[in-house]
Amino acid sequence: MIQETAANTKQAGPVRVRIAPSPTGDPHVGTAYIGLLNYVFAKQRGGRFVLRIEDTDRSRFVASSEQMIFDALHWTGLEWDEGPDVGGPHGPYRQSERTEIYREYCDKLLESGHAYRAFETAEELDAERKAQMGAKQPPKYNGPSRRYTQEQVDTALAGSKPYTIRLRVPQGDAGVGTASTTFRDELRGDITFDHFNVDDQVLMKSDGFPTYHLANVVDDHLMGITDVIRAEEWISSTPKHVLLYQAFGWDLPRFWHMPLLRNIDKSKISKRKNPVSLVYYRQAGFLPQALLNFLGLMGGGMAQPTEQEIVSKGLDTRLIDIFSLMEMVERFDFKRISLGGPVFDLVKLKWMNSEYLRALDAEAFFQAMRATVFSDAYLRAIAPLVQTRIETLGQFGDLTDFFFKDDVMPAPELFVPKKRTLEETLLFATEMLPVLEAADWTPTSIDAGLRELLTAKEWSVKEAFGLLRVILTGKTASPPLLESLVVFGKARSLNRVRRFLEQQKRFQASANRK
RNA sequence: GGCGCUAUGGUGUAACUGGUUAACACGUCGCCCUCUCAAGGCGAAGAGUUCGGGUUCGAGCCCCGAUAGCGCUACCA
Repeated sequence: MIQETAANTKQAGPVRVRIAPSPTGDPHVGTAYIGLLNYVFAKQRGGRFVLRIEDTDRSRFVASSEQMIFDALHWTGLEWDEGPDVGGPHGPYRQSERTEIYREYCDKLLESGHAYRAFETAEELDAERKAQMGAKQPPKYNGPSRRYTQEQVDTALAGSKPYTIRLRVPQGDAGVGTASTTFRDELRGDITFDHFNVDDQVLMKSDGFPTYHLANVVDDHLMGITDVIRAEEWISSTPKHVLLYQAFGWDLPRFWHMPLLRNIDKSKISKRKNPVSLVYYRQAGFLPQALLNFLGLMGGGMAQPTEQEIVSKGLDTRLIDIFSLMEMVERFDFKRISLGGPVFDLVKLKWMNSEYLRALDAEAFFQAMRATVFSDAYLRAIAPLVQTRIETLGQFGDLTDFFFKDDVMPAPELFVPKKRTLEETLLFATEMLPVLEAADWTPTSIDAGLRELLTAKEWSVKEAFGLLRVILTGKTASPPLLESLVVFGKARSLNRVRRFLEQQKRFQASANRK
């Protein structure tokens, strides 16, 4: 029986931890959550906190995303010691700049037989996967390439067939249950996966870029990461990572898998059901300290004072949940983290933010407003939209109120076009959402997407733009819609549309009940 | 479907190595304060700890088994 145990990790020197966001869109609140935990972990132990950009997926790459991640993370106050923008001794910290390194390590795996070239096409793999699922088998790679002789490989190579490189997961000779990998999760204890359920993961894609699994293991090792603190969704792929460490003959880091932030319905937090963009929280006027404080509450970790302490020290129970980043570094206990997925409760976050807002002195509060809702940049962007539309400066607010509101709640008589029903209109609004999501948030891009949709659905330009105008502004007349959307920001605009849809769904539900 | 993880009021968490009527915060409701609304003060409702067995004088904490939720199941991360 091949029992791959992964219990011994050699640890010397200060801890090193990292977060590794992907530049595939807006910076995510989950990144801030995991970032916070990593930061606190490092600070508690006098270690280093590293930021690494995992931009190995060319198809999902969004050019503007990386800078947004830097900005948003800097905004939170979670400063990193090493990263693409601040440098460090283990760079480069951008995976797209490390492709030769992965190539080199991948070759080693090829030589040692821990990996092999796979020449199957995406279509072939797809067909096989479907067949396996139909037969109620775990979908796994099982192509002929795994058993190719050197000769066959050479022939395929000579024919310059595109290929991927896959991890050769050792299968026990005696079948199911005879090969497995066990690793230790610091919060859960040992977790075992039978190799029957571990796929021959693609390590190197046919475009020459590594997958997360390879890049992450190679980088974590090369960057001296001692503790991998990441989200729970990675547990299932950890055996592959362990197998890689072992194939390279490297010591394992410790693994700490954190519970996943959840929507109200307990599913993994997602933009469809919750604002998840850090840009949104910033623009909507949440204070970073409040956000971090709230995130620090998720999953426990902060020891609550006992009843006796409350009484003896005369603590105000109302302030029990309020603590600073520094206090977290002092008191946060990773072993206390509770493993049930915490619901990201916007209501409590707002309460907490209000506590922080009230605690500001008058000047600081004023400055906070200036920095967000009334920043020069924001006003400067809005000004040209209204200059030709007002007679006195005093009318500014009449035209631009929606730029400064958290929510607008238009009535159906405003947003339903004359020749459409409420149902049709809501359906169209629903279909607008993915179109807006896909836009790169310039007037041209939004315009193109919208026009494509309205043409397909046989809506007039007037109807479609009118609808979106009312959803965004709450009014039938407004400054130019596309420019307004751009100025208001993608995160907030999308949130407004989503909230509109939710509101209407609720109205309909309650109307149906009557 | 398979594998894995998880399980305390609506939500986030407490409950020391098993020991009283399961605590705190958010939210909800009521009252007070008040020109309004917040804030603040006071109070209330809301869980018998997913369910079923077992061990024990005693189980939210230990054991077994179910169930449910979630995650993964990509040439995404």
